[in-house]
Amino acid sequence: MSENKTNYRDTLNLPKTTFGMKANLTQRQPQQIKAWQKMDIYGKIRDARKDSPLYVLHDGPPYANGDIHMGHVINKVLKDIVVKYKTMTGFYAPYVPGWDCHGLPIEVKVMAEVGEKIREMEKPQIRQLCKKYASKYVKLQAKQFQNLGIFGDFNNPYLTLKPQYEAGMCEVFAELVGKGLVYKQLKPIHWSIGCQTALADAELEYQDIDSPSVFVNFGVTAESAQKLKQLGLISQDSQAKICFMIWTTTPWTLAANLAVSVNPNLEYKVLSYEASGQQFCSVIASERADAVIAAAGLENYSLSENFVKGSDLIGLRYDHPFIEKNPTEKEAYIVIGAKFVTTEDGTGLVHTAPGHGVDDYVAGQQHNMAVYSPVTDDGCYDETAPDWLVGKSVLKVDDEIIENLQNRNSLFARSKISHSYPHCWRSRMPVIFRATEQWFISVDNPVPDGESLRQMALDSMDEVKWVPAWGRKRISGMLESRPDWCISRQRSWGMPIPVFYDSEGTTLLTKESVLAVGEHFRKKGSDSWFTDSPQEILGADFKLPAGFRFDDLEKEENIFDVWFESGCSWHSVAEAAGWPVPVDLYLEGSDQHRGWFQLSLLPALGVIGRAPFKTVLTHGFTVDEHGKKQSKSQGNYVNAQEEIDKYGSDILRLWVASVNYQEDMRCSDTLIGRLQDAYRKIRNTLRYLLGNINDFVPAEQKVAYEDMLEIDKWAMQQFQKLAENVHNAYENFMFHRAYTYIYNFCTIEMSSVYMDVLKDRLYCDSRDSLSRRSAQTAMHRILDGLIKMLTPILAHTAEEAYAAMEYKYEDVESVHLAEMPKPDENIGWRSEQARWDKLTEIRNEIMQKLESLRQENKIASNQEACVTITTDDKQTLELLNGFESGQFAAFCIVSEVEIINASADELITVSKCSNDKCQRCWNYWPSVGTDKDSPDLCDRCREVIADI
RNA sequence: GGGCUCGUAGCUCAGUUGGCUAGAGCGCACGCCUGAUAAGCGUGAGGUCGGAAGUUCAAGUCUUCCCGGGCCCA
Repeated sequence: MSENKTNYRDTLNLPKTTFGMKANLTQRQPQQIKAWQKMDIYGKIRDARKDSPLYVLHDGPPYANGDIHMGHVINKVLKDIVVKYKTMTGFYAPYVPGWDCHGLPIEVKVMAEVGEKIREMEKPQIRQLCKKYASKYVKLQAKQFQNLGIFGDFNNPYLTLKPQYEAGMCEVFAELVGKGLVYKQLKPIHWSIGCQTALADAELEYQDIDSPSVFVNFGVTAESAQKLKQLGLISQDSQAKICFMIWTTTPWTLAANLAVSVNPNLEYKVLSYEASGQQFCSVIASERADAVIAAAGLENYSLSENFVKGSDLIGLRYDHPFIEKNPTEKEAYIVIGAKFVTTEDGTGLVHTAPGHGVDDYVAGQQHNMAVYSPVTDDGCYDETAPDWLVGKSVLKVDDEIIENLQNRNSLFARSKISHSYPHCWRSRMPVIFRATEQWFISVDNPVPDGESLRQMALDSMDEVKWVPAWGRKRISGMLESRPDWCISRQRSWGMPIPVFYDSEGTTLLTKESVLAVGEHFRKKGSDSWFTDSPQEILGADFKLPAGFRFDDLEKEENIFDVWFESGCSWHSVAEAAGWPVPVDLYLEGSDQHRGWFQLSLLPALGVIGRAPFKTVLTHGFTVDEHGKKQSKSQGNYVNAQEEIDKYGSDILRLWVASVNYQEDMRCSDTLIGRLQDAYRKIRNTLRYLLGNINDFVPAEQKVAYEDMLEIDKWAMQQFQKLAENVHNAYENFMFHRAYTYIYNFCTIEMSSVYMDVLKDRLYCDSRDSLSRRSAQTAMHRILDGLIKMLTPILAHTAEEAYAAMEYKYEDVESVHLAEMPKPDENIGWRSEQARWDKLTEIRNEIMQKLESLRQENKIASNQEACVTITTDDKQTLELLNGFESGQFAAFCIVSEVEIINASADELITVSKCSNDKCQRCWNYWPSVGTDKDSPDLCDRCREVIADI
């Protein structure tokens, strides 16, 4: 034959679109973002939804420091998906991003940059530098977040350093003061020597270190020794040195020892042995005897048969191993009873230093002992310590103390122990427990006419929806055991605690005084604390309580824990914006059960008596491809900025949406890169749909559902099913299910079935035929829906595709202003599902048989094949005959399907068609060759060409 | 050491109150198409459901223990 194939090619309706196959995300997205900024997309959305019901996702403030990392990407993209989805379902969903601007990490960085000069600088100067530093990173991160396609009020974010924010904090604090929840006390807290400040729990990092493990003999006083003899533990004529043996891993705290704690219910015995030529009788818990003996490798020893209860030991006295005189004005060097003493380790007698441990502190308080802590801010012993220790750093003195004990023959045994120990998150130095005067918020004092914060918090758990549900258990456990909140820090960069003292040291702290300070801060910012006088700060009209004078007031030097600052955002941001609190959603990493969730909950309960959130959603953390923690030093760290630059943010967004964020998320360059395949499939699906509706004007040409071809109805039904599934997934924050549904729909229903099946009809039928318009109607509907379902996830690509769609259902400037498709009740897919399942089964069987024909080189493409289905099954016949003429063959993409009503062993047979091939549509139809004028065409194609 | 949590094919996910030979998509292998073309289609191979015991007629699903992760804490 001499036909030129391209002649016929030109007669086909081939797809055509401006939507490119290649995404070029890294080039296209910056332009898209610019366009959004130019049109003020966030403002447009806000205006469009002004009168809609409110849905508030309140942003937890990231710390204004450094580039964004994968944790930010996950958190911000998840938030953005929620906001974009809620917007598209008809809510006014504002998103005001915030930053945590105060605090130690910034101050430490600034100090490092400034160097030694910092010593000569005044606080306002240092604070100025810190502010500059924070502002720099707010700007940087804001840009990086927007590069992810995130919409929000980035021109007016909330910053914890803004005067309005600070004033809001004062309002919260004032209320807590008014309710009697704030107090100051000398208490042991975590103290960072490197940063010279108290640290909150959330500011600690645990690392494994080696510590000395020492067993020390405390010599019993003569009088108490006599009592031990009377108790029958030691023979009356014993000449041995009688001791209480304790165990510790912090020898430096021995200098602050004031007591030995025993458990009143435990049994204690006496271990007799010889060391350095001296006889010893050491009291230890019976259960610990084996371990103690092993610790020193004792061979010659004896353990008393008799025992006493711990309660028998209470009140006995001992001499401190290296301190002659009790440095406190209260009771010391005495055995006390304490329930916390266990037999898990040590000797069953616990060295107790009330100034250096929480348990110790509590025990000391119960026995009216001093809170003795002979350590200064820089971690060195003060004047009250023994001469040979004064001025020495407690972190370096363990060996010297051990040596001293050794020389006095008080050391029973020593070794090393490896354990995890808290470290300062900034200076990386081990933290010490040290008693200092600190401000606290009580979690156990009841508020007037109410319960304690702890009780209120536990009661509030049921009022909140936790996603996933176990979040409730997690935070409840933490609330049950948490101590009072230490809110003071001894640093410069933060919000001053608004307290005054007179020269007698009397504290001025009332609800009114705090509110007055707040009003001053609202006007002049908290920097004014360091420059203005108490009278200026409190205001000329402020009525001082009796006994105070303005000219006799000093300002508190401590600042707030930054967690208190961010913990006030529900008031400083949400209430200030007029949003009802509780807001709809808090969404953060699961570490925030201890952090922001809890530390927002407590102040809110204190002030408004309820939780600040209705729903709390948490996500997990990224781990490497083997499920291990990611760290820069391990080399398994994923640099978020590099990934964005390499793949484009829609790929990152797709990655976030594709994984189950409730668990650990495996993350690596390879894993993210793999999402490109999925992206391409989705993109090509959109492209194919776009290309095939380019000549379709829905207003004029759309076909009613009832009039559609069966296969198009199937597509419409499958789309309804998808819309329902995706709707449910989004509503339940199960984005990875939404992704899977959409992706599988693109892959299976669209690409491998529908779009393949449709080619003949779309390309070869006449342009304006019902069959073609029917397909286009379905495709247009599906395309519109797919784009919108994808919009919260593929924010850029969806916009691009929507722009490429010439005729739209609504007149909006951006797909982000459009509405999510609602499931159409008229298209019932459920009742049709079984029927199509059966048909798909038959289709699959045909595909398998065709594959064997292909293996035998009998056919190449499916269009070369004819199928015969022989059956006398009524139901099957009905199914197969339910199609329009030739449409079941089209469904299988073969040229002919013959249905024979007869019983047969083999239902389906396939063979190469004996008909000739139509050179236009490539089908092997009987009509090919029947017309003399165009022998190379089938009837359909001949008619179509005739009309062109 | 404690609290919470996770462990189903190479990857990402499904597996209703325990009930048919454990599913999907991707990836991979092989093949086809060349009128979605740096695309598209088909077929196929991949899992002792982290391991072990137990309850049960029946366990990926329930219980206990163990192993290995993660977050938070001591």
